[in-house]
Amino acid sequence: MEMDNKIELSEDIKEMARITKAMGHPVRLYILQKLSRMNACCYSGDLVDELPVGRSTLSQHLKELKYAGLIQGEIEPPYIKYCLNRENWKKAKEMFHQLFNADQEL
Amino acid sequence: MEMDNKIELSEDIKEMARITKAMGHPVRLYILQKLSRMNACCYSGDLVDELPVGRSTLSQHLKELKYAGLIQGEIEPPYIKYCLNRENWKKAKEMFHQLFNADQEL
DNA sequence: TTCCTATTTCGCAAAATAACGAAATGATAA
DNA sequence: TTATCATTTCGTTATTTTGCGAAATAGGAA
Repeated sequence: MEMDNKIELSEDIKEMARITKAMGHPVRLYILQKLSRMNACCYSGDLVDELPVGRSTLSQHLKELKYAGLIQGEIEPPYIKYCLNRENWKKAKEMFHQLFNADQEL
Repeated sequence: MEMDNKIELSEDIKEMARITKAMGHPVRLYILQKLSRMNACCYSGDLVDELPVGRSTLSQHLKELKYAGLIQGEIEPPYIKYCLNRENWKKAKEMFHQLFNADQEL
């Protein structure tokens, strides 16, 4: 016994897990939801006014979303304008679509 | 200054974050992916053979998915058969659909 | 230059997560 | 009863995450 059928988890699934993990926090989800509505963008200052976290905490969350590729920031002194990274957003959308519709594919 | 426009994050978004968080790990995503294909169910023993984690670790992951409502286990001595919780899976699917298609709604 | 203003980085503490092996559980088989 | 089998829970450790306030940064205005 103790056969080695162990697999290495694929890069695809690791990548999706990274993205999903980045989405798995109420504050970050709120930001993504807000940005995905229309082609809205927003400033850190707007978000810190409405969200129940401090500036530095919010900055961390934005950093994580940026690192995961879900958003991007354009410097627009003295602000930074954050928008969805539409390309990666579309990729994420497709990943989730595949996951949730796997039972309907032949 | 220092207006109190702070919102409380909605239960909806917190709930979605809980679910998303539960999905945000490669092992858990692998399990969900596997279960969502066809009406497949599986046993902890099958999974531990293929996944690069120990039995107790796998058990924890299954517990988390169960707690998040994404899977359910039926006792089938001496095994436990794990299947998707189709009802909640559908809810999750709709949540993600809304998030990713928010820009296309009127 | 010096002074704002928006935002990020740093340094820290508390809490949560991930992983393991050993021990416990619960059900069946001998 | 005792043994066996699949699985979970316990106890522990290492790491990551979340959050904050203070300090640093970078750009424009005075």
